[in-house]
Amino acid sequence: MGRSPCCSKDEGLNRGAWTAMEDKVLTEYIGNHGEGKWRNLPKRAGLKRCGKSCRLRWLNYLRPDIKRGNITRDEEELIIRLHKLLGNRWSLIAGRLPGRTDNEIKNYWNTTIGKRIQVEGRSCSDGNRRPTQEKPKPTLSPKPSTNISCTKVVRTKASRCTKVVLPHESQKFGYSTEQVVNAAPTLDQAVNNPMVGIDDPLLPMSFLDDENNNSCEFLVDFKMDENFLSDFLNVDFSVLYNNEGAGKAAAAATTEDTSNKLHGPDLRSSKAPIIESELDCWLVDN
DNA sequence: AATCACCTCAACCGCAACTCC
DNA sequence: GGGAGTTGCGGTTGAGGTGAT
Repeated sequence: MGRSPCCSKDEGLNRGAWTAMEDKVLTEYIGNHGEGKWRNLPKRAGLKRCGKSCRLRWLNYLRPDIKRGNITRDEEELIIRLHKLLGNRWSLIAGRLPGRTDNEIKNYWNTTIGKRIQVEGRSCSDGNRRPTQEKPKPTLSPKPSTNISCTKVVRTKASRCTKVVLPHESQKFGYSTEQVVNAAPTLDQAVNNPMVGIDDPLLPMSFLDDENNNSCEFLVDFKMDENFLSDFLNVDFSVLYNNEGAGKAAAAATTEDTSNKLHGPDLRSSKAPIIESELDCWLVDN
């Protein structure tokens, strides 16, 4: 079993940094023939590289729509938001940042944001201790209100509703799975009307986030499309990852404030919204 | 000026997902 | 349906750059 490696190491292939000539050859070849067929591309283009290497070079460096220069503050904020939502799904994150590559974002995260999180995490856990000294990056400005380290990730591989888990409460009330499923609002409803289901004993949108045990026992796999992601990204997540913030948000939220999508009326209660949950434990990864 | 330590980021590697037959 | 081949993704590495001493 097992397939042959993409490119064996003993074929006299070039490795390491690309030369300007190689870049030119690759760019011209793709210009004439288009992307794809990476495995055969090096032979056809006359490059002593493996297909993988060509693909990577093209995608991360040679592509004409690559955006050069520092990550802007806006981009950084978007990265942080998306990372909260998606975790280390760099390609998905990159997909929301035109001109940026997954590799670039991953590097940026690992070298810049990740470190800052570590520093902030340390300073959070030990309030009196000063964070270790770190050279601030010019383009960066930490947002102290955002607790980046508390990542709750939604796995977007779930593309359709495939699985429902009954909350214990529903079972206690004697509801069947079918009843709960039928009572559950669509995600669209959830996004546009946080009040849906709030007063229903079935608690279809109540992802129980018990302060003590973090239980979230109801779950629906859902479609994560562009519209949903857009809505998601317009939400200020910081309050959802910060109990204090959540409390304040809850206090501020009124029933008529439906414009605050997903900010339920009481984020600390058992009626926490969909995203404040450990969805990833449940979403089917198939 | 020389050396060291640290940082950045392009490139590599291994694996999983996907596609084709 | 299953196996083989291909593509894409995420983690890791290391060369080169830069600042500190």
